[in-house]
Amino acid sequence: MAINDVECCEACQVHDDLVSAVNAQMPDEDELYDLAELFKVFGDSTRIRILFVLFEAEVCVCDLAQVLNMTQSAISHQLKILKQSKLVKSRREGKSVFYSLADGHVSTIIAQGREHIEE
Amino acid sequence: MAINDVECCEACQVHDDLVSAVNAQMPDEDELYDLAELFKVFGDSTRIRILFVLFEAEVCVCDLAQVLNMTQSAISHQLKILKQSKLVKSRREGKSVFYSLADGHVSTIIAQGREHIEE
DNA sequence: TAAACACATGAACAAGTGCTCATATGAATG
DNA sequence: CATTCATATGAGCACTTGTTCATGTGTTTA
Repeated sequence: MAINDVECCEACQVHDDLVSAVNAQMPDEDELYDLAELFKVFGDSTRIRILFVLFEAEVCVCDLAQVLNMTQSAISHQLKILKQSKLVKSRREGKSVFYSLADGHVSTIIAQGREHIEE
Repeated sequence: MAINDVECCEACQVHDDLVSAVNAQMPDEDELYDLAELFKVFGDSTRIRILFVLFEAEVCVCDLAQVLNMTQSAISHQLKILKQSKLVKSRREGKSVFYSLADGHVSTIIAQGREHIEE
């Protein structure tokens, strides 16, 4: 047993090579935090429904509220979260603000999620 | 303006074709709920850290607790959530229980998430 | 079979989340 | 410039979540 092996249970113990491998691959604390924050954004069905609408078209806030049958305020709050995560972008046109998807990762992530749950 | 267009703001309004397209592509309520539940599981840095360890090796619960410097109870609670989502699977060997990744979607989803935040 | 070990689980509490309601902001219109 | 329209935002509240602590369950060993 190597010097740096950490005590654990009897049968199994944390070996040097595992610790090294984990430390080498594990993102730093900030990236782990950001990753979790990103997936939290996907972890709400209202925001997912918004993203599915944006898969089809660029729409304004009241369109979203109408299609999803929710209040303008609720939609606006969620759009703010989606925008902070850079999942959507916005464009003002007169009184209206139009929202659309920011990049392709959104659809990939959701597609993988759908694949997973359909098993 | 078609009969089924829904009133909204003046400049923009929900058109029939958008409503049709959205309704055609939008998953049903149950799938949306399941999708959100799945992403919620990724939305916690403790669970993400567990997954990163499992990328390297199959490990027992006390290994995880040691490597991540957390209590066995906290890890066990999170493993239960990961298992309910079918992201990890377990195998008993004597007194120990070994956990490993359940399928390849996990790494794909996390990889896409990392790509997104590194922009 | 009694004790020890590895893990699971229930209760409880602080911290976080999503909605509603009221109100503020920014742009167009008269 | 006052009003209206479309959207954004802050406060508040019910609900959820992750951890700790105590205890239960299942397996091995003396």
